[in-house]
Amino acid sequence: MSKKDFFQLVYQVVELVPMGRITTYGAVAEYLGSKQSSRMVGWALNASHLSTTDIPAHRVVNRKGLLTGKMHFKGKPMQTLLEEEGIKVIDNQIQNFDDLLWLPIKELEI
DNA sequence: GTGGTGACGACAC
DNA sequence: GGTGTCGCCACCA
Repeated sequence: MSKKDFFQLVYQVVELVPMGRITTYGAVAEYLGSKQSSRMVGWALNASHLSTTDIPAHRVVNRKGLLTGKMHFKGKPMQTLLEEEGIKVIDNQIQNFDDLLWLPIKELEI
């Protein structure tokens, strides 16, 4: 497609995450072509709240299933938002993380 | 234009 | 097995 900013590309993927599912920085980074650029995903999400688009950043967690950027998230705690979608979170860690994990590189590659 | 930083991941020791 | 360090690319000062 047209040349899009790395941010926009990350937003696009995150918005595609279905409710009740979650994705990881590494998964998005890998989908973008470089799993080693996972830091860029986090950086993009850092600006997600600055974007006019609503980005479910609470659905994006690290490879461990830990709710990292919760401190950067605005509004209610990420844990609460995830629980609203049916995702169980205990101590900032997602339960059934492997089962709820949604991989764009896999789902979109079908 | 350069340097430093960043919501991470993987590898090395 | 835990800790430390590097790497990666994009944005800010």
